[in-house]
Amino acid sequence: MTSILIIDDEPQIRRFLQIGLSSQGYQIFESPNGGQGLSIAALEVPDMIILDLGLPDIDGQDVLKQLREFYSGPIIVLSVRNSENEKVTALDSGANDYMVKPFGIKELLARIRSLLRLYGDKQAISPVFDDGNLHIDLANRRVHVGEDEVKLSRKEFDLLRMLMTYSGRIVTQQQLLKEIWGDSHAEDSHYLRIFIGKIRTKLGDDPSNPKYIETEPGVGYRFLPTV
Amino acid sequence: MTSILIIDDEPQIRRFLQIGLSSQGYQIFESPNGGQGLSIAALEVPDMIILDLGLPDIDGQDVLKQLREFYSGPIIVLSVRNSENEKVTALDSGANDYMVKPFGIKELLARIRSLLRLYGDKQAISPVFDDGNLHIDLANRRVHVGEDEVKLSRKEFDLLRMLMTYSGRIVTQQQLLKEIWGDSHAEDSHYLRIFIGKIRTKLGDDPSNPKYIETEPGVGYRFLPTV
DNA sequence: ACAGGTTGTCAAAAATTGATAAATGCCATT
DNA sequence: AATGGCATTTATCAATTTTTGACAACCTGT
Repeated sequence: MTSILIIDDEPQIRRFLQIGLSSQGYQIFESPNGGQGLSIAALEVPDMIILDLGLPDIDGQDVLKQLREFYSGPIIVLSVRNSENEKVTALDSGANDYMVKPFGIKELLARIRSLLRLYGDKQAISPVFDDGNLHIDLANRRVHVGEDEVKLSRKEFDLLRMLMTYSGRIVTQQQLLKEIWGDSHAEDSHYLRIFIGKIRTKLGDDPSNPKYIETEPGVGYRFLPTV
Repeated sequence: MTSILIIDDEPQIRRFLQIGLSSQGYQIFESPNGGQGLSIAALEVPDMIILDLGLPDIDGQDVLKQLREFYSGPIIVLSVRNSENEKVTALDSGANDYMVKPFGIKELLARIRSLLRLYGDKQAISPVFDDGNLHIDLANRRVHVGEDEVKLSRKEFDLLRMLMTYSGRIVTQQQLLKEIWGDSHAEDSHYLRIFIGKIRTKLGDDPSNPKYIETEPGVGYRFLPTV
């Protein structure tokens, strides 16, 4: 889920943004001042920050500069002042957009989408597993063993992906079955054995001495993280 | 040198921008209308485009959409109308910023710097594919195999373009169908096979041993980047 | 050692998906 | 109204995947 941090001292603005943004499915963090905002940004690493320049504790432009020392995501700056100098300073300090209050929520949402789109494919680093032998690229649906590409069918790949995303942890048979075959097949653990078997064969894995997929009898399976 | 294309019908605005921007060392291209603007964008591939929505020949929003079919750099939209709907439409059609006239040159320069910084090294994905045999020019809708021009129909070309813009990554059947045939045909994967087939024939590609378009069974298709 | 349950493997049947050809219908241009 | 190009529909065959069923191996507690 995409998360957005709002740093603004006015409770009514925070509330306005909270409602407008969370209704679009964004997860919201809030801070009424600069200090707390900086620590939330550092701790939670939101996907985007909306920063009001008029803050009670630290000057907004300073907050912006400090954010940019460690935060590389998009930042939208809000201000009541329609001052060209302030805009220039903010944009040159690393803000990606500057909006003058009051503004319409639709415009804000459109600018958020625009920035997320831009940053989105920039961080197109897809989750990849690689231990020197096995290479799995989840986003591109590619699996290699050594130099050779391994072709996995849709269900095989879905299964492997689910195990990989819970890497190191057990995924129960029911979870796997419900996710991949649907609720109606939640009991058909037979399917699992067959498909896990196919994947193991293709990856060159041995159930009794597993390198990648370990059976947890009576419970489920676990993808072993690289040691 | 960084180049910027200005598409605006008002001579005084063009002059205002010409002076303000070239004084900062940008190289300026100008067009007083949409049609010429599109061809300059295709020919010169500027580092940024500034587009006025009120154009005499083509509707500005249409120019924007057509630009986005082949141009991936930053686009700033100008308008005399401070309409929220227009802003939302423009931003969702791929504009990176929207400024209401009149505006200050300093603010514009700051926004230009901000966008160029953001796009930075990400330099526009080349709108041309060429591997020595196949040559695809997205901007001019031209495809050549060897010396011969290959004529693709509208849907064929749209399909190829979409695969090319996600080059190397998989594009799902649903994505392709929704984008090209519309939401109502999101299930008709049948269409896809036929059109992919046509394209493959025209490009001289073989599905079982693909040079250009690879099938990912059950999922979608992938345009193979030049190795 | 044995029963009962679970797990892994194999192979064939059934279902889905993909590629391609050909017929039909639509629409803009002339 | 005729034409030609394109999109859509229909049909068919091939390939792959998924499901099904049968069976051996294994663990666990008695």
